[in-house]
Amino acid sequence: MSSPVAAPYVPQEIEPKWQSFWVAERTYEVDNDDPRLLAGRGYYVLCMYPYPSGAAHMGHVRNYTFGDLLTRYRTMQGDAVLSPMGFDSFGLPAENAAIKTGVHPREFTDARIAELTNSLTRIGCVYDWRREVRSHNPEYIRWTQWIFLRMWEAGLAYRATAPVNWCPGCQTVLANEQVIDGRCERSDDFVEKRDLEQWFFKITDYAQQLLDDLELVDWPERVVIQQRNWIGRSEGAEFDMVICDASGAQRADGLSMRVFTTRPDTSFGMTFCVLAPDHELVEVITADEHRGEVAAFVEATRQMREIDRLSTEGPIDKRGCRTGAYALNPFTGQAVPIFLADYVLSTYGTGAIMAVPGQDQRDWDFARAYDLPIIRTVEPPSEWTGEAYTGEGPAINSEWLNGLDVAAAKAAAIDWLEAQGIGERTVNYRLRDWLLSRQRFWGCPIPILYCPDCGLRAVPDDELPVLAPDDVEFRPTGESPLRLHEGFLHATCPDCGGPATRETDTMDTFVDSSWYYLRFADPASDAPFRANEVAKWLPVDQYIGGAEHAVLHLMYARFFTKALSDLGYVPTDLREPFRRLFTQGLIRLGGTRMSKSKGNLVAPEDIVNTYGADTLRLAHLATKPPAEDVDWEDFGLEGCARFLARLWRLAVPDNDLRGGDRSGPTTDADAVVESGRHRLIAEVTKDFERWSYNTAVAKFMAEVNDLYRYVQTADGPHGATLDAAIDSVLVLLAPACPHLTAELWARRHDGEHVHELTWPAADPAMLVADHVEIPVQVDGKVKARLSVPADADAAAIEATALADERIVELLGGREPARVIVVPGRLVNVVRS
RNA sequence: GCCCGGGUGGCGGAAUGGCAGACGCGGCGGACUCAAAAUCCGCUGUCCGAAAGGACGUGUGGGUUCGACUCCCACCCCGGGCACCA
Repeated sequence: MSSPVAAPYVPQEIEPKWQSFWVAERTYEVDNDDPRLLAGRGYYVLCMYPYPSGAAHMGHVRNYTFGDLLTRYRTMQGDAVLSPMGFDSFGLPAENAAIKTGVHPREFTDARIAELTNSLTRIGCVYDWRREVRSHNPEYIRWTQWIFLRMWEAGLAYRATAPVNWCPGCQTVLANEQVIDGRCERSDDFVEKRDLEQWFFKITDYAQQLLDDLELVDWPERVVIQQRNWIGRSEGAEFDMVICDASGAQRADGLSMRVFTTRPDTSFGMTFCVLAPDHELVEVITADEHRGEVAAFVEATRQMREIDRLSTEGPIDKRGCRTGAYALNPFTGQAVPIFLADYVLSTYGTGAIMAVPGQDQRDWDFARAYDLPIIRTVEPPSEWTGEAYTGEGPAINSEWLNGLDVAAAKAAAIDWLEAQGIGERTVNYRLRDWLLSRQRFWGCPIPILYCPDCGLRAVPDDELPVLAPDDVEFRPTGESPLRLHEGFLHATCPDCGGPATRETDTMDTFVDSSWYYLRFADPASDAPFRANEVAKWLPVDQYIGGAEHAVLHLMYARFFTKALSDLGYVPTDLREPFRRLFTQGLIRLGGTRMSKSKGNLVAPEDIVNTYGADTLRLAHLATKPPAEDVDWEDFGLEGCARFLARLWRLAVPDNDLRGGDRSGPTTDADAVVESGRHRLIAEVTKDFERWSYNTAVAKFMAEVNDLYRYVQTADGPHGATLDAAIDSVLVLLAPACPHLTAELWARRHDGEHVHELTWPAADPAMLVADHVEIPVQVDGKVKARLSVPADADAAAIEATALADERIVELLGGREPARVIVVPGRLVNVVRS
């Protein structure tokens, strides 16, 4: 007699079948009038939309595995789950490829999108593809431009000059990435800083809200802190200082300069002032005998490469320059010299500072280099051996501030400045306005016209989108081909009908990604989105992406949401776009980050072809907590493949593990299996909720190990008990390994679909055993074990423990000093 | 320099005040096989011991507690982020 030959597990055969099924059956499409959504059971899962660079890499697989698991899990929980996908399809690589190969960026990009879409499907990820967006599609461009114009009308977009990287050889602006060690990556010329007209978004208007509203989101602490630091709020005071000569004599024009400080309490210790080299007063105040020196210093700073300017190394005496002018310290009436220094930035505060070397290490170093006096105004602790002291302490050498602590002295100093009418309390932010214009082709054109008579004019809404022409020549200059395209450049002024020229700059791709999550909620309308439809889904319930976007993308998207909310295009109470954020760890190989440029990629497709998508997905879940970085070398691929094959052999109909099933009444051993099944339901659910996928996988493996032992017991398994256990494993595993579970469920249940089932609930009664085994410690070390009724009280447990043979022996007839009983947990007998 | 993570067997990790090392990898042994692979079963922190058992053990040093990987203080090391922001 031969045992039946069960079908072997061949993922390559079953996976494509189910992938087609989910698309054909529209399993994961969801409408905005879905009854579950209208009943308050909507759930918006969003993975950061990818830049389409070709087939998926391991980082994508990790990201989208988490997203897909959540989509399928929440759906089984009964939610209407919005799970959209799109492509951040503008950007430099496509343009560089065009320059290199002549292939149009659109053609190149669409081909990469097809590859990426294909790999997403191949790893079993499901989306509502009807809602797909691509940044470079004309409809999307249209609405990006529309939003830009609304921002412009609201005064939130403006033009201003800003320093940019200029290559004199190529006669063009370079992106920061194209500047290598201060030289142009193409021509090798030294790159200069040039002031050019650029477009900005006024994100600084929202600095305080962007800071405050971090309270409203459930994000990783680390990301919140990074956002906070980036906004960089600092409180202090600004005040005016009268310019004078060395003797303290005021100038005829009565000129003064304004400084910003966070430490007005230390003003009595001010022994010099510093201006940024590009401060507007430099030219005016410089004394004649210092003009040559100052001009040379200003020019040198201008030419200095960013990397040097930001370096704290190098001799400090080369980093400053005397102006020969002085300023009156209003607190003391003393004249202090004014210096220039490259470390003072014109873009922060007032571009001018008072220097207090006693309380600031930079000022201390500078004072030492230029032989300037140092006066301490905060008493350091007696054991203090350092230089500048920035800590707490009573004010000294400060006349009427003496004895006050730092906070009180600050307040008193500011009150005094305000009373004198020369200054006031101020708040400064490190956050700068967002420079959004790029001198690039493959981006969203900025829909603005320049009319010689009417000035800046918006392209009328009914002429949107402004699309870049296809017949452009991609030159290896780094300059946008749009500027050289006569047909694009020349247009008609909408106001006077005269000739106008088009803006040829395009938008930063972060603009596209600042509103795509809104479009997903309402993708097909004759507006970018409608507030009432947005209100149904937003804020995103769970946003998933890489930690590298912790600052820029999230900050910009938050800004857009707030601005669009204020402008009435999204609901007024939608102040934050992403309620919960999860940032996944990086994937490394042999300790270094996987990247194309390092050539150390592991292609997911190869793994899928050999092991199957379910094994790869499971390995991503099993290896480590999802937030942590993970090395490909540590992936337990073999273990996961073995586990799935083991599960298949156990669950597939007509398998040769089964045969001697019992039926009829159940035994104690069966009850253990049944309660194990309920425990698995409870624990996996809990682990899924807290994103502890690695421990969930461990519990699946332990359960299958238990069931193997159960199948092989001498009496044989109770058939119904075993099948219930196997079914529970399949249902619980369905979000993680969708293909294998779908296939096995269909085979076991007459073509039913596991993903359409309701998520199971554990029976609480099945989770409590009637007896529990608890350890008995003596002086904190486990010496015995007791089996006691689960509901036994402390006194009963103590009595049982003290009667235990081994405990009696260890006590040697003495009374224990103390007995700690934690019912259901343990007993600790303390001897001394 | 500042901020944030993290240090647990041969390896990835589990345990968030209560049995340290779940689960996986690797290793060892057994079953099946002519044999091997695959598969199935078992063992596997270190040291002492034939065993029973004992001692030690979560980066280091202290502390709190009946009890600490877990909480507190100080320090060392690794990873990441920001970095002249007045």
